[in-house]
Amino acid sequence: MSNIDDILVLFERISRVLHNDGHAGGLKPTQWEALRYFSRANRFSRSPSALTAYLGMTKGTVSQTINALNKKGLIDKTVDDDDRRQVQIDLTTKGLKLLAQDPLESLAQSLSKLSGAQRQELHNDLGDFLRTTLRRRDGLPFGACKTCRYFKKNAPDGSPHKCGLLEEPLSASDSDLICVEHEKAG
Amino acid sequence: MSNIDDILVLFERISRVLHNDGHAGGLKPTQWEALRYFSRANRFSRSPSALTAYLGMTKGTVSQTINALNKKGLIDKTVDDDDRRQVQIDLTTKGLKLLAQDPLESLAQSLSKLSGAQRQELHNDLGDFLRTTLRRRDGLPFGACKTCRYFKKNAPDGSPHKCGLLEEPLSASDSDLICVEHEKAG
DNA sequence: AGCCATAGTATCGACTCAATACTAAAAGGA
DNA sequence: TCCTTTTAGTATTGAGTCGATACTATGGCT
Repeated sequence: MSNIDDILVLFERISRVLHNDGHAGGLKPTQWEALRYFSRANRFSRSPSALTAYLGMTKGTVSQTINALNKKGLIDKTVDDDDRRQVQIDLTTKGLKLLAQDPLESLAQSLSKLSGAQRQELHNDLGDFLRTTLRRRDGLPFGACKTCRYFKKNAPDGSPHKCGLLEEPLSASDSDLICVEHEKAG
Repeated sequence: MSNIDDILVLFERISRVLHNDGHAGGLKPTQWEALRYFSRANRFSRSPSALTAYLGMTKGTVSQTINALNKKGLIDKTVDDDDRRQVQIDLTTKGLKLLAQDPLESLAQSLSKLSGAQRQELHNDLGDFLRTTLRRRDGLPFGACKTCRYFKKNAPDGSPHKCGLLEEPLSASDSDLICVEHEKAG
């Protein structure tokens, strides 16, 4: 018998391990999450407000975290010229280099000890669980751009991919990254 | 194909949800973890040092967390008479009552949306993953007393269960709880 | 122009967390 | 028995988290 509370305890304890690991490299767990996010987000999503939605925290807190990363020289902030309220965040070379020492990767070894079948199960089951959970609390899924219902693949004539929601052309790399506006294709 | 990094991202995002939920009821995530721990630990394990091992933090930090819970009236601290260095922690009635509003339970609903097979898989796979991970970093497993190699079941003559390591009698409830000294039965 | 929504910053207070330094009690050896 | 070491826990400091609140600046809308 597989008790639901037992699974919750496993989640709790695994979360604690991740959290403890997050104190490496002079950063805090939340700072690693932010750094990772900006490395995986497409150009519509590299903003403080998108990170706020991703982390589910208040914008004040996120502002401080971004400030801390900025002071450490790991990210650059650029005011958007079209809408001067918005700020574009980009990893610096230093930020990219630090990401290569991401402490989360140390868990990859434990995962590689599992069988392929187990990894497949985990991928599916954790994915289902996360999606259900986010839906229950109106969280955004932040899926990969190219799996979005608004994604318009490039035509054979050589025109680029496009986002049907924002009416913007998409580079190949942007379409591989995650997006705030993501809605699962029907 | 099930990419290991994808699973790590799922862990990261689920951990964030747990963490955010942990700000309910006037407590902080770590305080909830401590409160939960003391409700699930047997009498050899309800001490600051055992919680330190469980959470994998430094004893200074744990001391502060315990102090915070004490100030809130959720736990009692008692100096051990046999060894006056040690402190026994027990939940107060108020602590037990608060535990009934544990925010972690809100995730039980998402888990119940999964199929029984998926829950079974999660239970097994997460358990394997956690055990492997803890072993890699010399963390203690904190299993249930009655599954320990030192657990000695009561004899038919009515004598109580016993811990073969500490040479102490075990009540029925103590044997169901988790223990710092736990080593898996061979 | 006037109003409201949106994007982000600033500050406060309680707390986390590692690091360091400390006290007190037990254990163990010469 | 004295003395040293180990164990259990506390106290303090400094950087950061985090929600709450209040604020500024920009853009949209009528």
